[in-house]
Amino acid sequence: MFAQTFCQVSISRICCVHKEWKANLLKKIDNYRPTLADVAAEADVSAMTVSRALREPGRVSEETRNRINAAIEKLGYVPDPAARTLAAKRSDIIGVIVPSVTNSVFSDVMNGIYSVAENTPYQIQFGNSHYSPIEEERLLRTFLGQKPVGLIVSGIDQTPTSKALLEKAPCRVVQIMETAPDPIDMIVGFSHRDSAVAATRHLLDQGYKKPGMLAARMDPRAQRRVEGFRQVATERGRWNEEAVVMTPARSSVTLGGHLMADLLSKVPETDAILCNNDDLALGALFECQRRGIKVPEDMGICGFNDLEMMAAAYPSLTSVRTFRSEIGKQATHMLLAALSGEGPAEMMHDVGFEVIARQSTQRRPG
Amino acid sequence: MFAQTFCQVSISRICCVHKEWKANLLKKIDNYRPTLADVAAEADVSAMTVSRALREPGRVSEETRNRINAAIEKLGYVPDPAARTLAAKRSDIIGVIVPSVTNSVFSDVMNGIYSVAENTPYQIQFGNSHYSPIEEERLLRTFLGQKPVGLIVSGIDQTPTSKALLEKAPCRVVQIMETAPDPIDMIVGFSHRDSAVAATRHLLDQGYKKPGMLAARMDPRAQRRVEGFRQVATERGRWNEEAVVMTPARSSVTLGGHLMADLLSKVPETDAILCNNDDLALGALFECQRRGIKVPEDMGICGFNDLEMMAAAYPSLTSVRTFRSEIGKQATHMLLAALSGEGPAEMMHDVGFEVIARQSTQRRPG
DNA sequence: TTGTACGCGTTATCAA
DNA sequence: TTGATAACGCGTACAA
Repeated sequence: MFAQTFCQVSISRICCVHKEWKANLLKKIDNYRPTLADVAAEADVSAMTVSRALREPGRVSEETRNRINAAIEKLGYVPDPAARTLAAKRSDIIGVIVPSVTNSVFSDVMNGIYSVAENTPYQIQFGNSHYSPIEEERLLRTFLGQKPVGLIVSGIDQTPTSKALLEKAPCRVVQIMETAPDPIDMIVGFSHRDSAVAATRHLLDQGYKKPGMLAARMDPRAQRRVEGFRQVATERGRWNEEAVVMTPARSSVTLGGHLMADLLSKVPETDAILCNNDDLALGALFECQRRGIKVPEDMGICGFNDLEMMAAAYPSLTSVRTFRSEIGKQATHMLLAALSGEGPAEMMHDVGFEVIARQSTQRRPG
Repeated sequence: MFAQTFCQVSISRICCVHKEWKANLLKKIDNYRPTLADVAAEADVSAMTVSRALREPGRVSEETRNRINAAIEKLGYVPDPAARTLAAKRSDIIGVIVPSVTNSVFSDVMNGIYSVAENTPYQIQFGNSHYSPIEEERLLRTFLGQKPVGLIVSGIDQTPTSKALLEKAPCRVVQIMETAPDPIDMIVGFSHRDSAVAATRHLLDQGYKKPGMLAARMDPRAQRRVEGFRQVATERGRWNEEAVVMTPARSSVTLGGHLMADLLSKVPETDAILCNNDDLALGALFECQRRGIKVPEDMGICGFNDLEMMAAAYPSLTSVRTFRSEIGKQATHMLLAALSGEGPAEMMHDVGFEVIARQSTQRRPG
């Protein structure tokens, strides 16, 4: 059933490569890097003027600036970030802490951050907290040691120590992914509770009577979404604790199928589910197909995040669209604005969300 | 059809936050960081000894070492990486260049890299080349400016300039994702051509007669996979140029549906497809369901990478499993081994692949 | 507009 | 085993 293939790497090849590498090492020794002083000598000015030409071109006469640029070009000068950081007492690093790098939600956020930071003199440095506040605290200390110009951290549930570190950090801080009345400095995100509220209302408005919820990776945001579901279900008299299936396990399509099966065994009359994310929703859909349960007639399915695949599925899947890339972009823009001195236009930004209704919750023929 | 909700942020709230922030700024001023000298004074030794105690504990007597550690603890000393880098003339940064941070293939690789680098003194710095060799070259220069201890770059198709930079770089280099007879230094990956060969053979062995291929984001690796498909199809007399639908566009589930539709309009008799990745395969499956084409009876589908969802789909989807996380881990291990001086056991490592046969290519019952 | 003196916090070298 | 001294390459403060 399985076919496996490996390429053979011959021993002789390895030896050969090794010999070549030694030769390379010798070449690497003449790796002299020109310094500011070298450029200065070449351009016949002082090192200070070169430094200025680089950072405040306006304060250097055009003629000398041209000479300097020519010298830089000729020597192939590249500034030494370490020396700069040491002298200036602050680096051009923007530290970013996310709970996961594989979760596509955060990939999108990271992408957004990169896209606006890319054309600035700032460097992005990522840290992966693995959803652990303790890890986050450790990362924070590491980052702080690098004298960053700014910090972007995920969520609002930092440990007290982390909060304290962030509050007295000598740099600007942006919290992302959520909204909160009391941000440490700046914040951009949306209300997870409200978005679940809107999604649950959508399900009930479509005529489903026995809604359930599937949730995994119960981080603070997932919990707030469950809260939103509970609120609406309770308000409308549709609350059934049994119909909420949660697990701290990592979310996945496979898990979505398992949770769906779980739910059906506990509450067979369930006719709609709100999933904590799109992977679970897709898994639930497959499980329904496997069991011959018709979607959306017998089971309404709503996901969360609106990943690209949701629109392409058959039936297409309803989801709550979140603006992940936008969060990353906005956070970085706010930070840059704050750094530029003009101060950001706002300290808090809500990027909102949208319930995107598709076939999977279209109970009433439309 | 759509519901949209925004949270209101009151103006008064903003002002309030702004005032608080000013107060914080004042606090931030007393942000004194103890230095080596401070620790030295506290422990009543010289700065040099403290520095040694940190990096080569064995060369400091146990008694002084204890005094020093106590002082470090008491003062909350954190080494300054910039100063260290400047003095040592090399940083503890490992630069990593990937073509995309949202593509889950590279997320997995990044995760693997992190997982082994996390407990070392080295810092991972990512760069996103956006599949552009020019961007890659630019990133390379930036990284090189940081005097990294090691570089991990994706693929083997660097520009000549990039290759030259890497060859004379004063640090170790690991190329990842592919195999090649002439790596710059070290390399870990697998043969994309061979993996496509194995997958295509699987399709034909299952009894499919008119195989086609769907491919997007035609990067060098995608092209090599198409090559593998062509080779086997030709060998077995099943080659039809029309049946290969390619596009340089970014891959997605939606695109998979479109490409499938394209293929069916060009070559309606197609009875199996090899997809360049799993997103395309999933989209193709949905497209078949939409059209009432039975999988695997009327259409065999094989994806590439074996993302988690493939096993959970209905019908479950055949795919070529690739060891992405493993590539990241191995690359980092090789680098660490090389840095530790003992030299890596091997300069090239092939992580292989596996064709995971599932329902979607099970033409013959059994 | 340009330059001088000095310090940033650490490590390498050599000596004790 | 420990310490003194001199870099490392650049930016700040001030002066010219």
